Amino acid sequence: MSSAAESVPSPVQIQAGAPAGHADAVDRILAVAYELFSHRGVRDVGVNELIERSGVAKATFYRHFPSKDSLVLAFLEQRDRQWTVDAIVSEARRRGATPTEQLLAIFDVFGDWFLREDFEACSFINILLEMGPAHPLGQASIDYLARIRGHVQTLAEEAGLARPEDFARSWHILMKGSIISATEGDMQANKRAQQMAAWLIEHHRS
Amino acid sequence: MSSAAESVPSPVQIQAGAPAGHADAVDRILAVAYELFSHRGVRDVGVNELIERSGVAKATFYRHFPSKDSLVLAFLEQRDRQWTVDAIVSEARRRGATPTEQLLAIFDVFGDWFLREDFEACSFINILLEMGPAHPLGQASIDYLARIRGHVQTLAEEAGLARPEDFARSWHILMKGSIISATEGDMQANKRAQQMAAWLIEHHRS
DNA sequence: AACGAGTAAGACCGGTCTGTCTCTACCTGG
DNA sequence: CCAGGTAGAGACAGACCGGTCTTACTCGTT
Repeated sequence: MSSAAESVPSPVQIQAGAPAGHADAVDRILAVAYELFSHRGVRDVGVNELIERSGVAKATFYRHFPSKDSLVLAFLEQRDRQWTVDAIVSEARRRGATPTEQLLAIFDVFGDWFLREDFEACSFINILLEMGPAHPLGQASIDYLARIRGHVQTLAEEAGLARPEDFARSWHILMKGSIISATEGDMQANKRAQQMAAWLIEHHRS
Repeated sequence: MSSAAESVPSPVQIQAGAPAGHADAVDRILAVAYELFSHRGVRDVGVNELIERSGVAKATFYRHFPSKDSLVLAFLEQRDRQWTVDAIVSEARRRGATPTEQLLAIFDVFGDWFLREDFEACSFINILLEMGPAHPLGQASIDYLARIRGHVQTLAEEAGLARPEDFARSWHILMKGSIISATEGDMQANKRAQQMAAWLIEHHRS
């Protein structure tokens, strides 16, 4: 999955090597893709809409991305950076003083997230269920979900909890379940999950 | 949602009123739809494939179902009957002696389900995420998910647990989260959820 | 025997999908 | 000044989508 993402030039490389005349086409495509894919899903957004909204020629699009799927891979990588890392993990770390508090703060961040009017569930789960676990994009989503679990496991290790991998897998069940419940309209789903998460922490002490 | 399902004649009505010469077209369509929709999702299966696989003329299809979406609604109703009620709830009730045991047995049934090679997650969740909560099919999925929660709530009441609706909502988070984890490949997801479910029961006693 | 309801088969319609290709304009480095 | 790479605009291909409609056939009923 990371190999496929490597075939897409990063924005930094583009900005360094491209002529400075006008804004980079790749950056505009990625920005529009992030906006549309994260809010409406991958299957609902076609290439024609992407190129129209980003003011890019179709040939330009396909020069930088050999297929729509490769753009989706780039989007998933961007989503991991901007959403998983910056919006969730970093924010939770900022809100909590201790690793245990930081873990529980994840569900406080979820609470704010659930209340957003443009809340649209987790792109990794969406794409995994939409494409299936056998599809390359489903596999990539599984990889990025594993990265989320890795962040939880790290926090569990910092908190000195027992069996941090098992802990992270159980914790992740609560995260994903609460996201689905929020999609159904339960705005207290984060609180319910947080309560069960506290019990989980309790049972992983010592 | 149920009003739309009512526009679809039930198999019983068809078998009673149709000529006895050949198998009913509606039944064949519904059987094929159940097979394809539950395994590959709604968007991935077109009307042409449905009519080809069920040996039905296109006009016949559209005489019985005014649109593809109405067939999906009929599929969701069938899924609630065959999967939610017959495969999960009834089986869990059969496996447990007390309401508490029956609740926990849900995750044993999930364990067997996760191991099936044609395991394909929960159609209600899939369609909800695929179409979004605003789409009629997403709304119908939300309704059927609420029915699942209702079964859990009934069991909680039979077990004499406190605040059965809150209990059912938390329990449902565990169910849905474990399904997503199983889709990712974690075959122990049911056991992890069952452990947390036991703690949830403990905290709802008294 | 004639009729009408239901059926299979499939052509057809307008639209959308991903992806390829052409054409022209621009900007830059040599 | 000019060649080459990049850009926008958009026609086009081939497949597929949901949905409509025509045609021919097979029934049970009258």
